[in-house]
Amino acid sequence: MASSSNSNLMQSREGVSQEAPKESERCVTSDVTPKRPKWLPDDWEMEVRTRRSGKSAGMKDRYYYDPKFHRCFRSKKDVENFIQTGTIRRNKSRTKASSNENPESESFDFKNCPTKVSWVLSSFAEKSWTPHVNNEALPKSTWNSWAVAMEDICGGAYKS
DNA sequence: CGAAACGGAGTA
DNA sequence: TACTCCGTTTCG
Repeated sequence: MASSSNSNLMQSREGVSQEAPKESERCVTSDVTPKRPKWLPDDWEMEVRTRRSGKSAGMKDRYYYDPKFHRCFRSKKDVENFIQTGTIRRNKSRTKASSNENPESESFDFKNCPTKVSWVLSSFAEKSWTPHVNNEALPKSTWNSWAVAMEDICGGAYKS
């Protein structure tokens, strides 16, 4: 097992004619994923894919999957973004601008919901309060989703 | 349509 | 310099 990948190193040296096999080269070498970032939640899964084809062959791409919904994320930022704001960063629909959407509707992370928050008056003039957890300000999206979740839980009992 | 991958740019 | 993230594209 685990024979080092030593096969077909360079095929076309001068590369002129002879295009490599047209077969789908989009194959990636399965990596054993020996590395595991500590910033990654214990429940999360990480997958490291090594690019097999193209110019950037050999480049490593990290993919993450959340334990609950098994959604696919491409980067640390994406993961943290999901954990924190709960917003999924999926490509809308290519270069076509969508009319409207509700990304914050179904993105309440119950697991990461803080049990205690401190509301700090961030802007006295505007009377805007911002919830803080562990001395960390929470993004509006986060607690904005609380209302959505609350509404969902209370079954409409919660109203603005 | 969705997922996967390549490519490139930006940043540490 | 190297690594990471994001956008775009292609394949299934």
